[in-house]
Amino acid sequence: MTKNVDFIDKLRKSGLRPTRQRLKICEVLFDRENTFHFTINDLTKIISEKLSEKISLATVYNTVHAFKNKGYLKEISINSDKSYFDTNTTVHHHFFDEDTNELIDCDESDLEQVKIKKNITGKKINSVEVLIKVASDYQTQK
Amino acid sequence: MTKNVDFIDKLRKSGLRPTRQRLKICEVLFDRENTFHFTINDLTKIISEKLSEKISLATVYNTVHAFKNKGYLKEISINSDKSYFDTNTTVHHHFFDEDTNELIDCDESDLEQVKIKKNITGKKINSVEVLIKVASDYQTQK
DNA sequence: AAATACATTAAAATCATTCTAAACTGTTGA
DNA sequence: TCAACAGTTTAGAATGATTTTAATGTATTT
Repeated sequence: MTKNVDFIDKLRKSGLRPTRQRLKICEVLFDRENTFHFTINDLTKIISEKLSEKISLATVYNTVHAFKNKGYLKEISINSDKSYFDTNTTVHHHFFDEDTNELIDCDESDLEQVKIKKNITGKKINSVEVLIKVASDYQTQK
Repeated sequence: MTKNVDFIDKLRKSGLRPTRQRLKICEVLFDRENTFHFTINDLTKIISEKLSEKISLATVYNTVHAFKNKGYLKEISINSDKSYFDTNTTVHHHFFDEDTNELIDCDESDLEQVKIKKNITGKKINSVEVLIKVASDYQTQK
């Protein structure tokens, strides 16, 4: 289990004071074995249901954005009405299951490395994201 | 210049009757040399400013979605408060300029082909999209 | 412990998008 | 041609994610 001390450290490094609410958010986000993909709504639901804790939406938004800006969370480029975040901040790509609206990490063996041969002049590359949209075989293509 | 007949054809094939409003939308979308990247807001602005035509937002949304469903427009996966569309419906990828919020088509020479080695069992791949986020060299990374 | 700066909160505001229901128009078939 | 129908347009309301506000509360510093 990740220690409380680590959460406090993560919060401080993100420029945030370690408050009760933020520590709860950390617990949900970072105290887990595997990558966690979520929307703000998912996160808020988990906090209220599993932790029986009531945290205001504004606080959840603020904290998640601070972590994103610091690089402790990654925001996934998927066009949707909601924003998706990922606790896996390494360079990696995603499958998006259009049947379930679920994101799944690609691992290295799924995809050959993406090679960019030419970039826009005067710009630097901030990120390269591959999104593979999949759906059940029998479904009509969107 | 693309002919009106073509627009009528596109509309009919999308299951839409060719009305004055929809033909105006076609004019803005398809009567051009190069790829056009836009948000609904961009499109509506062009229609009202350049064509001095007032088309209700609902109509713009309906028509754009019908074209998207038919495959005459592509929706780009970029996480943003707005949806981006592209008149280039071939398989291709994008740069996204974070300074200007502008999408730029990659051409073949920019990027090596993306090879997917393993897919999710029981699913078929609907699309593969690469998004390369760029920004001015001197800017802080988001 | 007081003073300060930062946090939390509920509620309001914002903004893209979708829905609604009434008025309008293209299409079809007699 | 014209009535009747089906599909359209529209303004405005509704929705839903996200952001802002401003009042109250809490961590931090001295």
